[in-house]
Amino acid sequence: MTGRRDPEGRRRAIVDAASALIAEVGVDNLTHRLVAARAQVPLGATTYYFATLDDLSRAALEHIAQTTVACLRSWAETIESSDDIAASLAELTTRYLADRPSALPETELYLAAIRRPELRPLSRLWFDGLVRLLSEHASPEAATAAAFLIDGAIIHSLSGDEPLDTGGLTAALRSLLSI
Amino acid sequence: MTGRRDPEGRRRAIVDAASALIAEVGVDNLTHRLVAARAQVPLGATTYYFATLDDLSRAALEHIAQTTVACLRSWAETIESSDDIAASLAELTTRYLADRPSALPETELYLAAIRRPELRPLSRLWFDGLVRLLSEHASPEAATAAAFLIDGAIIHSLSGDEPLDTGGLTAALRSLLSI
Amino acid sequence: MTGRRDPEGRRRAIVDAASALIAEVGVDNLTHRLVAARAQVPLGATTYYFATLDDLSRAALEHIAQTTVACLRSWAETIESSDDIAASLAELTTRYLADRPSALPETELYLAAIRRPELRPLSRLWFDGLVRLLSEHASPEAATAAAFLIDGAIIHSLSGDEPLDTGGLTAALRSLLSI
Amino acid sequence: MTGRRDPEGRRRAIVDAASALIAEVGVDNLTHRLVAARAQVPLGATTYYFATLDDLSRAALEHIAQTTVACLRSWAETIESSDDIAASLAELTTRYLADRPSALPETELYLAAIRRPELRPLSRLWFDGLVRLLSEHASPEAATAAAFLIDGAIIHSLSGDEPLDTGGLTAALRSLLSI
DNA sequence: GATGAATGAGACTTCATTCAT
DNA sequence: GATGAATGAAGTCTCATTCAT
Repeated sequence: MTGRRDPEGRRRAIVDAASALIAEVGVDNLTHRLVAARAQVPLGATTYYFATLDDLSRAALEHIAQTTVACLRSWAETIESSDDIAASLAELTTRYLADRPSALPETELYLAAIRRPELRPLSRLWFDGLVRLLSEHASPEAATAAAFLIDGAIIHSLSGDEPLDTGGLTAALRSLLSI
Repeated sequence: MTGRRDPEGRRRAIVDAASALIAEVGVDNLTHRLVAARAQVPLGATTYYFATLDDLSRAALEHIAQTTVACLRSWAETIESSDDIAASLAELTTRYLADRPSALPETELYLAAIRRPELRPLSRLWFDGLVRLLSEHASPEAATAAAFLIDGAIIHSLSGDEPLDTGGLTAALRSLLSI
Repeated sequence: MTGRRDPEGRRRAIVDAASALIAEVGVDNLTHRLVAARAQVPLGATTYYFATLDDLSRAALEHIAQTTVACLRSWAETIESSDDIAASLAELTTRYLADRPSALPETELYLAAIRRPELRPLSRLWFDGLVRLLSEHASPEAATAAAFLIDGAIIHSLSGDEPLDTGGLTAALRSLLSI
Repeated sequence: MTGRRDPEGRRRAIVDAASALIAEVGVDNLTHRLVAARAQVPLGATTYYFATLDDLSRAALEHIAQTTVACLRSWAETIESSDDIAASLAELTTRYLADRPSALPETELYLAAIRRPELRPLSRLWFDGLVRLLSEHASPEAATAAAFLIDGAIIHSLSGDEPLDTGGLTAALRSLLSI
């Protein structure tokens, strides 16, 4: 796809492919071959741009974290212009979960961080950002608790089949944020 | 020379080893070799008792789920005899997290269920049990929300370095349970 | 099937199962497990009655050879009472091929004998018997040639999809037998 | 250290080794290890060039089939310039059998085709070619019958110990070809 | 006598990584 | 700079065979 002479483009194509694959097969099942095939680059390219599979997966997880940060910015905007924060958050969470393929990578990052401490700063971007965002409208304890609640709901929804109960989530958030 | 004739014991040893390893290396990095070494049985024994690595990991995850159910029972007892449910729950959660090696497997089960739907019934045992337990002292919506909160806190605590803020958690739970 | 206390019956069940399996999977793909499952006997029984897989396959091939000899006797009767030997032979050959599962084992024996010289006496039973049978109605050379022809036709028919041309075979046999 | 950079040569070496081994141990007993050792390439090379053992054996059988076709061409030439076709054929058959290692693979192909239908087109190359060749000097029925005779003789000679009776074969072919 | 348990060898295959080109 | 070739380690699994019971 990206012609032979476009190092930056190739790098990006590889990282994109790896990110998508992490959602599909899990970070532990990523392989050079899988990435090369998905990115439509020769096998050698994956090791040329990333010395190690570990490097490659880290780059992909960084990419995922950046997406997450972008997502947070969009949440911030929505909340800023909302007069019912709890309802807005519940709605944003529900919408976030509607697109499984885009919600999964972030969860993979969480899990990867459990066993790879070097990834923690990355995995904290989402949580800390969320807490900071909420802190502008509630006490620190309330913000942290609300973030726990949202993340718990997200992970459950991903590993279960039932959709989220937006109403219930709204009520819970409203209760928490007023601590 | 021939390992003790004790099929049931061997099976159990293998499952125990696999469960512990799942916590350490993750369910996707479980290998026959790893299990055999940990359980101190010959490599062939792992495939003799479990036709497939998949079978083995499933058995280990079932074992983990059972442990979880036992844990729930103990939580139920504590709560029954408590006059401050929120504080008790926060305390139980904190204590649960104090022993990482025992807390991790359950999280692995959650994550595994995200990509292996056949594991969902197993992974729901904890969450559904927790909700049922809480439902005896709060509305269904409140119980679900509290369970989300607790699970979010657990996963965060496992993937981060900071200890849980038991006081904050207590306040949040108290707020939620009264919805 | 054969109760616990019937050694002869078990032996026979094992040999029967092995013979059938040889036709299905080939002599080189026979395994104890396959035989045990087919014969519905415990795994240990297969090694109890036959010290070695080699022994087992030999016993099965002997069984096949005996079946072959029985078949020859039936051919002899038919030919004895026939006034058109060539036509009878062609007809017998065609009928023989109609039941693939029963025709295949003999071919397996042939092939096995190519690389296991100790099986040759067994594999010759058919050919030599056929030649002897034909020798009563033709010169030795003619009998041998006719046997070659019949065997060539059989193997071809088994490895191809087309049915045998009985008329053509009759004509060829008539021509050969009159040498 | 790294084996010569000669992909085409390596591929050929692997296929050659596999073909020879098929004659020696049978197509069902072909293993990567055996091939690698014979071809003097590392084990990994066999799977690098052929994704699957099945692919490898198929390639080897194709190679064998090509050899067969080449052999047929040489037979055609000999027969073209002969004034006694039956004698020439018998002579060619006898000479063909003189070199067991070169005659065996073709027989393996026949047998393999019995249980692997996808190989039939390959296994028919010899028989159909032989029939076509003979058809130029005899009726179709005669050609087919003669091909049966020759194949029957070949297989017998390979699985037995006695040499072929060239004289008898000549007489039989002469008789058949004049149908 | 009979059998389930047990195991080590070895089969196929995947793959990260290295390197000649 | 870029890549196909190459390989050895390791993974999953099968199985003949042995043996305690």
